[in-house]
Amino acid sequence: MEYKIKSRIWIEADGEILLGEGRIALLKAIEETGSLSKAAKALGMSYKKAWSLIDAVNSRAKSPVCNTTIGGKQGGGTQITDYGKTLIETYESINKNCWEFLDKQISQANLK
Amino acid sequence: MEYKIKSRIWIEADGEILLGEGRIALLKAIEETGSLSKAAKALGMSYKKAWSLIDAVNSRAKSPVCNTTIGGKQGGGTQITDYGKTLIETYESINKNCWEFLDKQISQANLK
DNA sequence: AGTCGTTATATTTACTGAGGTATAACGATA
DNA sequence: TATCGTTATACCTCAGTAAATATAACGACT
Repeated sequence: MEYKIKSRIWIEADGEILLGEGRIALLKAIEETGSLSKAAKALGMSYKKAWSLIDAVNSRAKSPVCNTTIGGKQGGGTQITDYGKTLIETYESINKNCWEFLDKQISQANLK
Repeated sequence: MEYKIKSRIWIEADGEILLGEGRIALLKAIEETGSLSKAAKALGMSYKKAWSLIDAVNSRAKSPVCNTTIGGKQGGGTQITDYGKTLIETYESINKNCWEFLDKQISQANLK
């Protein structure tokens, strides 16, 4: 059995977490479903937790990450902004690059 | 205020955590003090937690990371093996490289 | 006006993880 | 054989987090 190297990356603003793996997954689920409650359900997460995560993201991001509407025929919904989509893409790109970088590093280390 | 990128890396064996930041700090403290209890005290960690961390590391590493002696004039002690020192050096080296890599990545992303 | 599904929020409950305390075993030395 | 500081382990308590529950507000549509 070989050793494997794992990583978690996150982006901070003002010393507080802006985006991590869980928040990215939530944003992507919102993007797909158009709804915070549906996204929470899809991820097996309570609505309350999902809401507080999104609230934290919006309060720390330099621009809004999503727009919400309340009421109406469908009850309302949540849409990811273009800025939010940029953040998602940036995070995922860096994350992927990081994994590849670390895999190279650990293979060079060649631990017995 | 600019966004900052942070990371945590860890090494897994058999799908379980072998070494992370906290365990590395503990191993280094043991290396300096020659004692698990002193290392725990130096890190503000309970002896029990320190012991269980070291126990997990030793049970998952391919070779022992430390040797312990019980009893004797000084009561006993814990020494880091050469293999343990190699693991510490490898982890810290990769971790440092990872930080530098990520700093480059986030500066290239240039998020507004 | 009534319905409906959503956002938004407070309150309460449950549970896991961390810490505290206690105690036994150990063995070189005096 | 008594001492001493350490390793090793069990047990109980407590806090902080996560989950469950409840409720209000909203607004397009019928």
